[in-house]
Amino acid sequence: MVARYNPSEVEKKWQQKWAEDRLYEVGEGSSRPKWYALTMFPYTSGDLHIGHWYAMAPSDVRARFKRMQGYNVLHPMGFDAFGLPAENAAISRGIHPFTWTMQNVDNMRRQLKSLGAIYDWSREVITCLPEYYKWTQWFFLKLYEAGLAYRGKAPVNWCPRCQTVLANEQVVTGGFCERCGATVSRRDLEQWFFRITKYADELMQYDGIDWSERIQIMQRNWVGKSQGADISFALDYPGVEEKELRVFTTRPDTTFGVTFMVLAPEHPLVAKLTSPERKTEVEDYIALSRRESEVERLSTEKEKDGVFTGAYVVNRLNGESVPIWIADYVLMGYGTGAVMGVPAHDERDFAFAQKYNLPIRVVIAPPEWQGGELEAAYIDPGVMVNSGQFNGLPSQQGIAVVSDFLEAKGYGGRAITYRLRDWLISRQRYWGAPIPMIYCSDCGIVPVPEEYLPVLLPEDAEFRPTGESPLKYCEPFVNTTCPRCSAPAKRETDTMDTFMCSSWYFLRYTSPNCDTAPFDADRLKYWMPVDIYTGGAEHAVMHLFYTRFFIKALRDMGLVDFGEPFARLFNQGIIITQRQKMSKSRGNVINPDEYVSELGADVVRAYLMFIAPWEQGGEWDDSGISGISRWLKRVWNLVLEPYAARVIAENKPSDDKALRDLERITHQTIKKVTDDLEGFRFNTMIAALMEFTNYLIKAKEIGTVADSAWRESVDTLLRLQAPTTPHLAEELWQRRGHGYSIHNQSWPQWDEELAKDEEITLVVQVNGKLRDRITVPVSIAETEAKQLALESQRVKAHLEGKEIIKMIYVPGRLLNMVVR
RNA sequence: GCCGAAGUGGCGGAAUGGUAGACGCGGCAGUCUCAAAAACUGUUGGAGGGCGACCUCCGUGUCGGUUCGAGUCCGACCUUCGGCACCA
Repeated sequence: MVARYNPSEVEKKWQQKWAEDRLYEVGEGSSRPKWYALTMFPYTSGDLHIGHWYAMAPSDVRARFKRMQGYNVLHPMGFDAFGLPAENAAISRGIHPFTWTMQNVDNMRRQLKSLGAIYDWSREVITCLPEYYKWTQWFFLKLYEAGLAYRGKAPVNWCPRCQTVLANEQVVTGGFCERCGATVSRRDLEQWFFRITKYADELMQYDGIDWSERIQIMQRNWVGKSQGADISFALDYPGVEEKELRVFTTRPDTTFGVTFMVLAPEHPLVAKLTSPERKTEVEDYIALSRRESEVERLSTEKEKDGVFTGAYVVNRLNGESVPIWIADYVLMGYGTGAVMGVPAHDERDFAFAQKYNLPIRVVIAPPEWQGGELEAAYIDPGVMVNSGQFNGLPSQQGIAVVSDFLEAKGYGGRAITYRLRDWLISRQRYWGAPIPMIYCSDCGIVPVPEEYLPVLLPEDAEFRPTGESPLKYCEPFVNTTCPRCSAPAKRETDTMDTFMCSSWYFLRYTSPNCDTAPFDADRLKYWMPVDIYTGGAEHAVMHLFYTRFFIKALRDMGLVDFGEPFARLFNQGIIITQRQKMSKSRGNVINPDEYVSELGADVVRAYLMFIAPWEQGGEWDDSGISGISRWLKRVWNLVLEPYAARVIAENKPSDDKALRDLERITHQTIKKVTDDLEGFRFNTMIAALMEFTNYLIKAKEIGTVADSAWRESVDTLLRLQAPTTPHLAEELWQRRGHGYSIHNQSWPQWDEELAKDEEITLVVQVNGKLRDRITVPVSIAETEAKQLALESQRVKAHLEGKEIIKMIYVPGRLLNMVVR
């Protein structure tokens, strides 16, 4: 009997040895081709849960596989360390965000080390450290210089009782402040933006990168490009400078159907146009919509309401005067913040017109239309009617014709509008990278000169229980001198959105200690772009979208020579518990630590991969984990209990046959495991390894293959298993007397000839129903196969009294007889 | 409402248009044990039939279609999950 498999002993031993030997540290001087395998770095929330492991274990397995295949693999790890929860911890527990975050980093690093991954810890990146955020700030300055960063007004969630800005997640359902319960309103604040909209079209292109269609669609929807026209309506009010009101529409063909105009409540013309007798009503409405939370206002369930301003515009196409209303279903941030109301051909306008008794004029005739009133808006194509010179034109053609007409007359013309808005990066928070800008009463906005970076976060900022941004009241931080004129000046107190930090962290991994630049250009050139990026699909738009923009901006500044950071993207599914996402607030978090100490990291790694296809994810249920544990114990015993080939008795199957079978299964397994790893099919890869193990156990019992062949197959099993269960494989490799380390071994190759089946099961069907299976040589000829099938008793029973009208023969597969 | 993905045993899941249920969990029976656990062996989709080796029928969300043959392809629908959601 061999000693029992003790995972924690084995794992501790090898993790120590690998670390001492710096086995997984990588450099750029290798003759092997490079492979950059990146996993989304975790946010420093406290501990890693099983969901993190679900993201990390399979990607480590695949990185290890690439390493054994001969690549120089960079598979780094770090921490996304700025963000609101650290600040909340500071407020609620009186612990400094830095302390809280770094404690979490220590704990999470310990957990990550217990996973046994090939992370090169010498390249660790932590975004909240000055040596990192110095360069985040530096990038901000570069974007500012390039004209891609600007200041503008944007609404924030404002709690009137706490007198502070709230993040979206601090506003609870119904629009109340999470902390004090007061109704949250919106307030405009000057904030910093990145001009991501400049890249809107390019961000919809995915040429040369391998990203799932699903993510591409999500990102394209996010950009929300729509084609249509801008139309100018004539305004003529004494004392009002503007002589036109411009709207964007995708349906210029319906312009003759305009019976009213709607402005967003925030539209700058509202105040100017509102007639004195309507003033109170209009102001009340604006106040009301300001108070409403974003969620309420944008709810499609809400009935459309609005108020008349008392003003009118003229539709230049037909000279009609139509009333101007305001309504909160019109959004200031999209198009021009004004909409032409065509109730006959737009569902929202229809509802609005019905409510306020506004005329509904049909200008696109539905099929079979007799000139009667509509029951609902008709939004499909039709023939233009009531449209002057355009009558009789099909509406789809009308879109182009009317656009051209508008253009010719100077009333507007073709236009494209995007749903995408510029990226608002200002956060009224402490725990983020300070925006390196200074406000001088004489010079205006002045960037902090590069040599003064980083703008350090003051350590002694006071965290008031109100939750107000501590930087604003930190005098030593705020008060500075103007870099240009040396007069007293004030610092920007907003910090940057953490998506800014995560937009470039993978560049830093290539040269984490570079202190003269965000990265070393040569080392960056060696590693980038990332060959495979894996992570949760929840980042489909935000992170993955921002970072693409960021890299394109760097490319245009000449800082990098590629426009896409990630050559290939693969999203794994999520692990849920109790039918819900794992989260601390729900209290359904599964910590891997107990499973690791009880069963071993190798077991947890393999189990996570085994439960479902990786891209699917699923419910965490540990009832099946014993299957993996048993498998690894079987491998342990299989490898360590000595093998002895038996002398073959006369009547036993020949030694030769057993050997060929073993060879075939071995090579088939190599092929299957390799293909599955390439295709991220970890669950079937493990099934194949289990089948191989079970086969070897049987072969050992029978004992008819020569020692050398058996040993070779066992060694193959260990190498195939090395990425999945790195500790166990290393231990067994050593115990079999091989050199250290199995992880420096090359990946097994299969021989197509040896993997070929010699015999197959030929399926015989009658009218598509399975009637018999016959074992035949692969090379069997068609006539011979038919002969055998017709001889089968089972088949004969179903041919009784029938006439064979057709035979379908699929070599190596089946024979189907069609009878009547 | 729109976009996307998925529906297969008691459970997780497997299956280039060609043997449905690989692999594993659980169950059942057995070996070992004073006993239990662990481990190992066998068995395990449902219904019916045969003393038996076995045989027959049904079966991949529902209803149709294409095909010699459909879990897989096409159409309609139902359900679940994910994303977006008054974007003019």
